Amino acid sequence: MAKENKKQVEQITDMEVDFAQWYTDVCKKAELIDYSSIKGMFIYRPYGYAIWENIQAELDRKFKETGHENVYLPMLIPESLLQKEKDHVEGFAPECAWVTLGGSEKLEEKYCIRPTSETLFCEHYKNVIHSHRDLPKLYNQWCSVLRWEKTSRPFLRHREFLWQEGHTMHATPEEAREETMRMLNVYADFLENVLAMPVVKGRKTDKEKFNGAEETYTVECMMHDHKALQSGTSHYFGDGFAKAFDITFTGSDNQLHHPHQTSWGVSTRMIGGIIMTHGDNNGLVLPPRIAPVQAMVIPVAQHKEGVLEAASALLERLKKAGIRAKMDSSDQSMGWKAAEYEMKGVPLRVEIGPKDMEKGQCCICRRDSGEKVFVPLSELEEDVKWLLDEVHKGLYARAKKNLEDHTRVCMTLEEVKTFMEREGGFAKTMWCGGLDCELAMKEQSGVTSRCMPLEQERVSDVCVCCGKPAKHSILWGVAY
RNA sequence: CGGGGUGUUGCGCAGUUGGUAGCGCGCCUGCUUUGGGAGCAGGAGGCCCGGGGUUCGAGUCCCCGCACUCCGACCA
Repeated sequence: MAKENKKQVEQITDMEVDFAQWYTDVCKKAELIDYSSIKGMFIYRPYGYAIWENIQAELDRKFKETGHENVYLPMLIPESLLQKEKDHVEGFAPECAWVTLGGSEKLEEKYCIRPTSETLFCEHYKNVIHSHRDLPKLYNQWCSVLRWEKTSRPFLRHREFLWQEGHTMHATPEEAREETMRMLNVYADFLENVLAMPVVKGRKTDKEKFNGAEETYTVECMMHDHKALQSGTSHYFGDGFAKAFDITFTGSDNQLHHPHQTSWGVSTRMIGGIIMTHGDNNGLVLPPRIAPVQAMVIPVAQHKEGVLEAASALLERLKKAGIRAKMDSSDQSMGWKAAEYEMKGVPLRVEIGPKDMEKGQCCICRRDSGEKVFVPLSELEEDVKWLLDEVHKGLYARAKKNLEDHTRVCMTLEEVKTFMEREGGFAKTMWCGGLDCELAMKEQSGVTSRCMPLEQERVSDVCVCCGKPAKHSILWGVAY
């Protein structure tokens, strides 16, 4: 048997050699994605799309548990509608794509292909919200959106990408704020407990917040290369959009009020996060809870009598136990199959051959550690379930260690600079709250503010940049 | 949008002073194999990114585009 840490997959560039190339190699070799003829628009291949489907299924269930309903709104936004909220249109105008023709006729008014749907939801909410009895409205939409990005990378930045956008309306600011935090926590819980990605929850600075929002909250994750990936956002809008769109309701006090609004979203970008959080030099490593195939059964020496039947029996037992299992009985060699499913990140490989059959056992290999264990056939289902949980825990622990090892308290700008140059990661400092200091940090050490963590930790009394009294603890980093 | 790199068969590449294309992998057929990317034999597959030029003749030289990719800038 091969040594555990040996590199098995030669087609993938080592991440230490070239991280960006490694990432692209994994996307292509694991058959997640293909390039299309349109720059920045990608084809989600079956294996990549299946990951998204599993993410959708889990999240959709959580959204419904928290009282949300799915809707679907048009993909085109009239220019006049988009322009109703000033900050919002300023933020999105540079990356809008427009429809100007209907058939062969020029349209009276051009239509923007939705970059996000706040304006459409507002137009609709104006029609359906009249009384405090109509509130709250808790809507979610699964769809794709379009942003004309200048550069693109698989999963991380597409011109068209898949996402969900929640849009809710509430009678009071308190209720809306509560919703904003509820959904941030849904995302954090999902990332940690399903995707095995540890997060830092926090609030964005004014500079980094969503155009038109009063407050933007984020879950930030750290990738293998110590860069940050914003993996989900939740916005509190106050009544800004409601005023701009003239949405009112009559309260129980018989007075007219503007409702208070939230929106929140995650996208296929999370798949990029999975790749860069868990992947290794042999390819993709999938967290078991969203892996399209959790266990791949491989018959060894399958030409020998009874092997195929024994493997099929294992497959059936695993499926019956609710495990997403498949079998590869193609005539590829054992080595080829092992390498293939490592590259594709399948959490467990279940092998059975003549020797195992004699002993009444099978061999299970973990993708995360390469560790092989022999388990008695009688304990198959419970051991596989246990191992899937162990893989999840192992991945989480490893990612958590990466996050902690590369988060550094810094007292001076010099320290931040040195830290970013030497290893990179999250620099934890105090901050006065001023835009000038935020810009200076970017200018001098290349970092942007990632978030002001919800768990504030007073590491000093003065701002890391200007030395004036500090208002917040804050994380800085280089972001995707 | 700036700077670099790359466009030749499904993928990865070679192609000299210009002479009408080759290798490896993969694919197909057959036989032999099978506990970590198997071996032998045979076979199929190309508008050399596009458009102009120079030339008797362009994958190759010259101009102009386009795409991908990396690094910046930009990016709720």
